[in-house]
This record gives sequence, C-alpha cells and structure tokens, in this order.
Amino acid sequence: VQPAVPAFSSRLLSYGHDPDTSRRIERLGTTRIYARGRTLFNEGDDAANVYEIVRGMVRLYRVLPDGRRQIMGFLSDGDLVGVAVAGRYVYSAETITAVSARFYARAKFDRMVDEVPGFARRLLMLASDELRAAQEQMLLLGRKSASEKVATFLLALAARQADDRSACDEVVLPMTRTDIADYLGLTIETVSRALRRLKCEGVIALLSTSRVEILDAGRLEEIAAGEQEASDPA
Amino acid sequence: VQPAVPAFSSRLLSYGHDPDTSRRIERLGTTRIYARGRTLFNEGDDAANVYEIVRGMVRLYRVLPDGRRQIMGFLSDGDLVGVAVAGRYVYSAETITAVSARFYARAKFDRMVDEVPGFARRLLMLASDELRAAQEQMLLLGRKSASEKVATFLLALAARQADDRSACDEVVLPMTRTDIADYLGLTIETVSRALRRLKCEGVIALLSTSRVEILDAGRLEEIAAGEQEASDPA
DNA sequence: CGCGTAGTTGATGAAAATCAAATGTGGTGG
DNA sequence: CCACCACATTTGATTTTCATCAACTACGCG
Repeated sequence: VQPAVPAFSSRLLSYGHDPDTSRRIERLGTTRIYARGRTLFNEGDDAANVYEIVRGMVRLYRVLPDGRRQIMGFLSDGDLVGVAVAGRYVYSAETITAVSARFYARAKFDRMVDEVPGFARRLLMLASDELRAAQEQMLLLGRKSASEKVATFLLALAARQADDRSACDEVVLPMTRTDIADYLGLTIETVSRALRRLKCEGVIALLSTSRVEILDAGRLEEIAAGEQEASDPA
Repeated sequence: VQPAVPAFSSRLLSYGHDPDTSRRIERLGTTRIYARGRTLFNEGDDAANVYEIVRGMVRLYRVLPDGRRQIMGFLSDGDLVGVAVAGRYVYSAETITAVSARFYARAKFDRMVDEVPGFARRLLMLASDELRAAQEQMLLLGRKSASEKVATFLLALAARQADDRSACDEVVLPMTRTDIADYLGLTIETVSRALRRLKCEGVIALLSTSRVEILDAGRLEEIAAGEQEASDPA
C-alpha cells in the first residue's frame, strides 16, 4: 500500500505489447546524458519535448517570486516528464544526479498518441497513477506533521528502491536535505530534527548522510499513516 | 492565468465532435439527484462508477486515522470523478449542495475508452489539467502562508464562477469554513482571520458568510502569487 | 590538507493551532 | 410571524509546532 513518489511513473516507452511498436517508439527518441545539476527545462519554456528518464534522478519544482520552492516530485528510471503538458511547461526540471534521458519531439509524440492503438489509454493510466500520488502528497502537505512527512517520504523511497535492489531495508537518499525539505514543505533544519527523532525512537538508523536503515518498518508505517505519532506512554 | 480548483474539470461527456457519439455516450449514463451531505462513494469502495456532476458541488477528500481531513478538490458542473481510478476509490466523495449527477458503469465506460476514437486522448487531456491543478495545490499547501492560501482560493473560485455569471466580482462560497480549511490545510479559525485581514486591507468585502466581493483584484492576485504579502509601508 | 558546501544542533521567534467564549444565522415549530 | 435551537462563524487568549537565526561539525574534493 505504498504510494509512489509523485511523478509520471512508468516504464512506458520501452514497454510494448508488440515488438514492432516498441521498436517504432524507440526509434523516435534521442538519448542524451546530463551532468548533475543541469536543467532539462524551465517553467514557462515552450513544452517542446517529452522526456523519459533512463537512469538517474530529476526534480520537478515551482518557485514563488520570493524564492520559496516546492518540489512536485522526483523522477527516476523509467519515469516520463512532460506528457501532460501542452503549450508551456508548468514547472522546471533539473537533474540531481548524472542522468541519462531520452527525449521525444512533442509533435512526433502526439502523433503516436493518435496512431498507436492503446497508447493514449496507457498514458491515461500513467496519468491516473500520477494523480493518485499527487493526492497522496496533498494529504501529506496539508495535514501531516513533520515527523509523519519524513516517515512517509522514507517509506516511499524504500518502496521504490525495493523494485531494483534486494529487499534490504537500507534506503538511499540521492537528494540533498534542501530538496527533501522543499518536497515535504519543511525547512532543512526540521527535516534533520525529524530524522533525529526517528533515530532516537529506534525506528531508523542513520548510516551516513545519504543512507538510512529502517529498523522498525511497522512503526515507521504507523507514524507515516498518522496513527498516533508521539511515543511517550510513560 | 487562473488555476482551476483541482478536480476532473471537464465538459467531456456532453461534448462531442460528432453528435452520434455524444448521443451514444449520453445513453450509457443514468442521472440521479442527491440531497446535500450525501456520500457518492467512500475511500476504499469498489470503483464501480464514473460520475459526472451535472449541477451542484461535491467534495473529494481523504482522512487520516485520527480524523484529520484533506479535501483534494471541489467538483461542480461538468466535472468528472472516478475516471482515473481502477480498482478502488482512493478518496471519498460527498455532496455539499443538492447535486444532480450522471453515473456510468465502469465496464461500459472503459469499453468506450477503447472504442470511441479520441476518447482516451480527451480523457488524457482532462487528466493533464487535473494534474496541473494538483501541482498548483501542492505549491499552495507546501509553501504559501494562510493569507496567500485564502487569496488563491478566492481567485480560483472567482475564475470558475466567471464562466457562468457575468464577470461581476462577487464570489459565492458554497462550502463551509471547515471545508475551506480542510482544502487549504488550515483550521477554520485561521481561514476566518485571513479573510478578516484581507477585508481590513481593503482587498475584499464580506457581503455575508458565504459571499465575498473582490474589491482589488490586482492586489489579491499579488497576494495569491506570494509577491510580498504584508502591507505595512509605514 | 584545508576549504567549501551540506548537515546538525541549539536558541529564539513567529505563524498557525488549540482552547474557549461570544456572536450570527438559518431553519423549525409554535 | 416570531422565538428558539442547533450549528456555523468570529473573536480572543494561549500553546505548539515549525521557521529563523546562529554556531558548530562533518564530509567530499581539489
């Protein structure tokens, strides 16, 4: 029952019921490597391309005039960006690790939506997942406490990483504390303190700055779900 | 540049490039009237139907175990609910006014997605709008102050109502303060105080509990966008 | 081996939540 | 039509949580 981190989560393009279509789709895209900290596009840019992240991680975000930033999601292997957007991008996208991404010219992509049977339907399913994740995130941003937010975040990351690696309970945080804070609607200090609190309660261990071990997954899930939070049954 | 209130905003079903298809779609649905305060479905229910709101307003929400509630959006005339969902509904839907709604059995609806040309594509566009609105809401929930939230909310309502009525600057709030608070991630007291602050600054007038007049739309937009907020240039 | 950036920790402050009345308001029945 | 009731809203006092400000520490890299 773990929600994905909001993003166009998918393995769409390399997926296909029939190999011909898959190959056709593949041929339409161009793969490119980006260094860490590069901009794929900015909010307001003409939405010229659809991107698929092949490897690495990307953040999507918007900023308010005075610099406050909200990260909408982190994208990683297999995720799509920009499918939804017609006209102009409504957020910016930057790499937070080295990234290999394939991109598709919008015109070609749109033609595929019309021509390839089932393609639009499949994109619709992806958008639905995305939407569900976005709503999960609204619940988090609007109603969860700092600890609950961080707990939820760790579990979501863990769930995503469980796909790849073996099901060990070590979670890697490829993004900075600033990114985490801007994703959870907190400050870096509050994120740090929430992690410490979880550590003190024995729920997690901090292996290093960017690695966390989940010691008590059940308890972490309780906290994330907002079951009771404070653990002081004195 | 006014974001819609997150919802499956659409005039989809009654819309059609060709009248035959429209009629066919129409025939598939059943219209029903709901009193105020009724439940269309609950989080976790089998997602048996797709709903189109014909008239009235509906709230979509999720609740945490201890009762904290987050409203994901308010639906009104022409909006769709449940398109995205396969399996089980991930939120609850309740009427906040008397509502006339048409509903479609999922199986039939899904068949249409496959059979009616362009239908999936059109739903995809709706989902995209929805997604954009959800991201706008994440920015609001994560990074805006109480006054900014309320200002944004009033403008979104005004924009939606501008479609129907003439472009007068009176906004009707069909939902309670509790609903507004649960939508903006605030408490009712804070919503009330934010409205008062806007009134004191001369940006709005409170005509009655449920009616607001926008006196200074430009300033309200500045506040909503987070340009500076406090107005105390001594 | 520092140097710079990222992260942690602590002290203080501010915004919003909570608690507690008081005030409106709409609807119902007398 | 009016009085009353239940409930929604406003307003005020206080508390809590998180943000801000300020060192301090750790880590990675040239």
